[in-house]
Amino acid sequence: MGEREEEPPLPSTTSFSSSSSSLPLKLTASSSSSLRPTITLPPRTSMETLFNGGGGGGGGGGNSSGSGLGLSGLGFSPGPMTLVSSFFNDNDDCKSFSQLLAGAMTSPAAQRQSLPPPMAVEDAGGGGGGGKDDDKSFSGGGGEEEFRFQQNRPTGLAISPSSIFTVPPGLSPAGFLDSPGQGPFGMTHQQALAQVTAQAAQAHTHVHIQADYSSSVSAAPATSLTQLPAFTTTTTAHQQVPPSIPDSGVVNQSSDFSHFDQRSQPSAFAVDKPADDGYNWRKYGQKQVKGSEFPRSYYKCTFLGCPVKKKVERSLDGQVTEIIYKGQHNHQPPQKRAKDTGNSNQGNPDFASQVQSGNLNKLKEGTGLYLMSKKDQESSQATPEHLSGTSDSEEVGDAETGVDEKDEDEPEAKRQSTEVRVSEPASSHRTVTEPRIIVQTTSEVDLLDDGYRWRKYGQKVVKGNPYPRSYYKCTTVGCNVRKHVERASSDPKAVITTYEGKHNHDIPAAKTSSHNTANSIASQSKPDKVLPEKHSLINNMGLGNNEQQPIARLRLKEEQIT
DNA sequence: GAGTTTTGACCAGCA
DNA sequence: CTGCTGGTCAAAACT
Repeated sequence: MGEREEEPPLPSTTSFSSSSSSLPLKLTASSSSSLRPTITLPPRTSMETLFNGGGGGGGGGGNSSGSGLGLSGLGFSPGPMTLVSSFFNDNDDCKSFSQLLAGAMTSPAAQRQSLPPPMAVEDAGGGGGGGKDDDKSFSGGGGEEEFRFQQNRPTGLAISPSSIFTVPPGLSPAGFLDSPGQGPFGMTHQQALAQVTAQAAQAHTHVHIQADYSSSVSAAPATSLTQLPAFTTTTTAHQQVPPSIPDSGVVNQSSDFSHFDQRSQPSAFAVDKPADDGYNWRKYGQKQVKGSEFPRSYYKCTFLGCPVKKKVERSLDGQVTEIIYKGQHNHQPPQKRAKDTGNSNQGNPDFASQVQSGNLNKLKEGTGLYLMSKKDQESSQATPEHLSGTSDSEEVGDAETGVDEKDEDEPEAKRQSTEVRVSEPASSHRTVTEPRIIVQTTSEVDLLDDGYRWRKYGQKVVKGNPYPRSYYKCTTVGCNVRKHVERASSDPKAVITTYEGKHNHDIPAAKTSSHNTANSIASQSKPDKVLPEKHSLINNMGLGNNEQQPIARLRLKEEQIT
């Protein structure tokens, strides 16, 4: 399967302790092109990635670096089958990942129990798995990397609800939701991210995703809780999201990490394959770059005549620290054939294919990413506003959740080059900038009852979506958690909620268990397959709301709007 | 057998 | 011109 490959891998390990801000991945997309719509992707937590993770890595045909998204893409990183199998019930021993997935889809609860914990998203696509993986592991087969990645993952990965999800004009959330074949809500965070990434690449935009990790992050022991950085991506506008985004909802994953071997395997995660971004990549070189402690791998799009290249830097433990896309795809992402059964639910052929392919890889990066484009900063084009379609240049800078200092420092020439960069500095400290609020609006209770009290502080109309995007802040004094709620253009009931930051307090008494609430809400919405799982996962992990929560979590769900 | 990965070597740009 | 660095090539090995 190699088709969908890379996505920006999530940091394999992160510490929970770190606040969302600490680990945010910044994804900035800037393109030389005049249009620089910024797409902010919701940060993905490793958890998410796990959930959404690659589809099956199986993919990649063989070795194609990016292509195989096996299960890992789905978030189940199917590492070595053996291990994976262990996670599953013995009874399920022979089940393919797809089967498992199908089962999960059918019965989320069951899935939770049987499915392995969400894996980190390594390149799902990466094909890493390549054919072998498929054989050995799930049908989708993530590569071993993924598997390893999982092992590295702290059991306690909490998925915190903090993430920023900004969709560029071309990639409006609505688009994701509306993607053909999928229900409006079929797309998961990872999926969205993956698409964004791919799109960015296509648009030959320059996307820079960087994850700010506390120093501890990279070294986070398996046992430590993992904090997922918020993930945001900015990409140039005109890119359109491929209609088929894998429905991560399907990916529901069991939250029970206990199944995983907590033993830390630092190096396990290492994978050269780029995250699955929907394209097939061939590695043509690797080099130790000065100034970087990690080797840089060079990939070319295998599509005949496609000039797109990407550079991927991975830490010793396999975590992707940076992904830089260069060039624009002159073709559509390879369609993966839906493999395995199970995914029928997706209804979206692409979805299945992507899932399997591991399209979600980027998402698997898991780490929350704050997406911002430096270029954007420099040029308002890339700003979120563009995404929203607004013309305010002001928002541009602020909109960026994080600023990549490096990028800023980069020579103009480089910055203008069309490339997408996704980086997750394992050890670098970056300051995450809060997104700027554009429109002040009346306060109101959050539409989504997640147990916390929210005050609406902003609203914005995103291009391509008749419904405004709303911004909420936790009303608790001293709590900086924010969340963005966006309705799908196609269906007002569909809502994408992204969280940023972590609550430093308990859920208000009035509203007990946010998770429960959320779950209930989720349950109400059929489309939202993922959310419930995530919550459950969190619960299982024992992460309290107060616990440090992963920075970014994307929720695609159908909201009951009264 | 085809495609991908690995890896040392080569080349070009820059200071 | 030299040295450094990043990017690419290409043969061998691997899947």
